[in-house]
Amino acid sequence: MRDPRREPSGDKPAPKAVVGRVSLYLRQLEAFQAQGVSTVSSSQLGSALVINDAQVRKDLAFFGQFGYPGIGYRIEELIKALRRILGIDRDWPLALVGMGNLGRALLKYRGFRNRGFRIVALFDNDPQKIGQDFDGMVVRPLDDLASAIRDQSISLAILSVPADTAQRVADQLVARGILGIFNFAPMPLIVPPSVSVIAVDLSVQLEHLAYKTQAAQGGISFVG
Amino acid sequence: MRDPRREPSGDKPAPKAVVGRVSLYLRQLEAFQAQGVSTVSSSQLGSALVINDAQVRKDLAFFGQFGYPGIGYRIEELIKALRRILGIDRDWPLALVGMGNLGRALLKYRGFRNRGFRIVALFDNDPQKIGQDFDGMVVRPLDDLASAIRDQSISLAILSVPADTAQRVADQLVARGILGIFNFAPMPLIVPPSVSVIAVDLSVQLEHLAYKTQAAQGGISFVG
DNA sequence: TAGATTGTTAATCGATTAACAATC
DNA sequence: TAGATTGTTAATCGATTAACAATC
Repeated sequence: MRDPRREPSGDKPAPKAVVGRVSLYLRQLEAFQAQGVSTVSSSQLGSALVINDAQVRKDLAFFGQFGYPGIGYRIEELIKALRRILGIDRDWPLALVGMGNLGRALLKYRGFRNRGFRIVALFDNDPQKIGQDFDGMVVRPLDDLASAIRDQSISLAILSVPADTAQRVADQLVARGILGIFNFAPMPLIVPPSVSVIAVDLSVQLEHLAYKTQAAQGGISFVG
Repeated sequence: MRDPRREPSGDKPAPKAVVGRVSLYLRQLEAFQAQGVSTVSSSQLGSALVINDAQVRKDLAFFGQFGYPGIGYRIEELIKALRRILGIDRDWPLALVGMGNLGRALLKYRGFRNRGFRIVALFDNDPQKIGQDFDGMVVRPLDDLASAIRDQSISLAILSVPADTAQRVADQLVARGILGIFNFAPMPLIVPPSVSVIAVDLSVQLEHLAYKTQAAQGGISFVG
């Protein structure tokens, strides 16, 4: 009577690293599917992404039993399941807050739209920017957030404001009912536990590249 | 005779997580310095960044002995040391490869220039883009890479091309002598071990935010 | 059936935190 | 000196990998 495709119901939150890899699995599965493949083993999926096969099985098993012993994973079925698990089996309307260079670029960036993330409202507090039109959307002041969140069912915001205003703006977002913040400001945000934050710190990452590159070149020659 | 400010000479590469945090420490130290503070303890530095004090000490100790028991860390001295360790005690000229929306945004992004990363050459293979002027720089074809790398002492490249050409372009970068790649293409790059890569996968991160937000909202209601 | 591959337990590895003697 | 704080060792925690019975 056991359904081998069962997903668990009593969910602990998945470790950060697991979720990141599941996103990669999904993308790779979609690539396999586009090539007309209908089944993969954990070792095939893993080697395409340079990930250990046991890790692939363990990551997937975290969310349920999706595989068929002796066969592997049915791609179509697994894609469907992973999209649901990640919460991208539906559209996410986004607010874009901060219309500087980075904000304007993110607005045009294709990578998000492809995966169901649609920017539907623009905000900035600079009077110079308010009223300007981008992509058919008018930039509004942050005071309009509450109504936009309500009227357009927005639950996520991209935050691309300068570091010194990031926390203040985040507080406003939280107060107006935003549930998740994609933070590009080089600042750790403090938010209530009910609100999710993912931070993308480009300077930190570029500094990491400088470190690795320097280390690869015979390293830092310290005095011993 | 021991110099308590010694840095070690036989260096293992630091763990990824350590390097990321060191970048954060440096930024926080600069903020403290701007406030006129001249000394911090590991617990002051840690609490500003929500990081355990033992972790702060251990991370710093990985690179040498910088602290003064009973006193803490002298900010000016530590900033200098960390900048050197990260390899940002000098300028890094960058090539920007791929002048799509994201590439053009990164060109304008202030966060990099502030930290010594200067984009000094633009590349794209789209004939429509070649010859166009951005910020006083002309977009060149990838064939010009070798001479630019040589003439402008470029060792790092930002790669902002579509996924389907990313590996091919990366191969060219490597062949022309690039030592580090900041990869924005949603693709794991395969490069020789002498070349460093840091990947920023915006879609994966946004999917993570969707997952967390959904999970925080009573989670995914699976069938048990 | 024989071969392949899963899900999971046990073993390993690495990272974080606690505790404290040494130091200023 | 007494108080503060480091660097480091030991304890804990979590994540990755190996191994294998169960399954198709």
